[in-house]
Amino acid sequence: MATRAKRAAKRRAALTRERILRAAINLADRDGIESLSMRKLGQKLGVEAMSLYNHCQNKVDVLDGMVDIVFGEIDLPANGVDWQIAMRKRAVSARQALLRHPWAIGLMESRATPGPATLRHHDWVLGTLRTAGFSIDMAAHAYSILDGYIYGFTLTELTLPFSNSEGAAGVAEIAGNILEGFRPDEYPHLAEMAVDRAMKPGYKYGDEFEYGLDLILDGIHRAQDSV
Amino acid sequence: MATRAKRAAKRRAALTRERILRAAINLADRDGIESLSMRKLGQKLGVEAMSLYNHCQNKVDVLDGMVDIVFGEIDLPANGVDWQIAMRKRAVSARQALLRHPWAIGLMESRATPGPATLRHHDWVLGTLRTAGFSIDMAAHAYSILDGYIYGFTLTELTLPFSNSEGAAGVAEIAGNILEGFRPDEYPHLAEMAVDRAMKPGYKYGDEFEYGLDLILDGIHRAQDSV
DNA sequence: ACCTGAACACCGTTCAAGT
DNA sequence: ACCTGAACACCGTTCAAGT
Repeated sequence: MATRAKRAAKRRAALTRERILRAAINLADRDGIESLSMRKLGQKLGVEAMSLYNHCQNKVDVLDGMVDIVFGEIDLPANGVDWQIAMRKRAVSARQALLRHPWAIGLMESRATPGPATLRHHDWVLGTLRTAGFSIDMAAHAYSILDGYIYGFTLTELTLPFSNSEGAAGVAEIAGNILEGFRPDEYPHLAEMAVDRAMKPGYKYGDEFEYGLDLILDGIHRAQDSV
Repeated sequence: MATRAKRAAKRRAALTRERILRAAINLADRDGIESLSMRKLGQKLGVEAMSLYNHCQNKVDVLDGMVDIVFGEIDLPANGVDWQIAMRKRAVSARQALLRHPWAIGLMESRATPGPATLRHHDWVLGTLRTAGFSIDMAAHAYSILDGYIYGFTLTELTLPFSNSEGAAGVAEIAGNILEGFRPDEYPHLAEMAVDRAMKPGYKYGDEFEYGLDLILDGIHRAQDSV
């Protein structure tokens, strides 16, 4: 069995932190973060779980690395663009990255040490605002509102029971949820909203994102001008 | 030992779903959600872990119940108040509840079935806006922006490495984080922000919350007027 | 009706032993 | 230098047995 192990080792690429993190992201995307274990991760890479500890400190380190990769997937428009357009593009790309990796937001809450892609991202946002003439205080305000909105909206979107369903199947599912979940007279406004919007074919909660984003960008623009 | 068990059973109050959820919240507040286990929860209540399954379906059910209790802790001002004041009060109270229970936001992402307090909360928000004359579409917009901001801001606040520190100790800690974490010339705008704001004594990131909240409420007010 | 002990199929992580 | 097997101290949950 020594020969069998050797052959297996030859067949597979060398284990690296990078490969481990990629595999972990794939597993989490497919099966959910709660079912990601060091043992399954090793198995996916054709290796015993214990081998992972030669390349990552522990599971927390793996989770930190995964979050940093998600940050790295967010597009940061080239310098020189109007700040409002740049912030808008970044916000849209951030939401998409967070939807691709639904486990990421939940993980952020407990990450203590931001990785290099995370730091680069934040530095880019602040730099774009400062270059556009924002004061330090105003840049902090804008940064805090925008990031709050992006994370919070996407979190809400991911939490909705029907976020990913579309078309007829989605409508049926929504109707089912509503009728099962609560009596309409107990929550009349929720029922009204569900019937008039959520159950309309073609409705997607995600479409709300850009309305709020533009309202916020407009508010920041207004506050910035009045300084 | 039959007598010993009986005596212990007499000494403690009857096990109920309510008592289990309260104990779970206390444990999660104190030790973090990741260390909450059915075994420790049982121990805290003077009972074997298996007894919990007589009152809760499983651990997911316990987590659902915990989140619903947090929603129940958010103050909903009495009817008849100006919508802007009502939304402001609710937002402030929601942030406070989420800060009291730092594990709640991370949990929301994966909750499939909202509890009664959660439904009542959402119904109240929509009702307040509709009563104030918001169209269904505009109520949906407002609701989505506000909740996005509240969750997202608080999530960011909880993620910050120095969120809870204050005064001299806080400043020292921040300075340490900055000097260790990254070279200032690598992330110049982050460094600038840290030195000019975060390291100033008395700085609290949470103070940003109301600035953004008012900017958003103002934007909603403006959009509502222009309809 | 409620509680429990034993058991099952899992975890993350350490460490000495292998190559 | 990297990988592994065995071991330790944990998990959530089922189930038959107790009261």
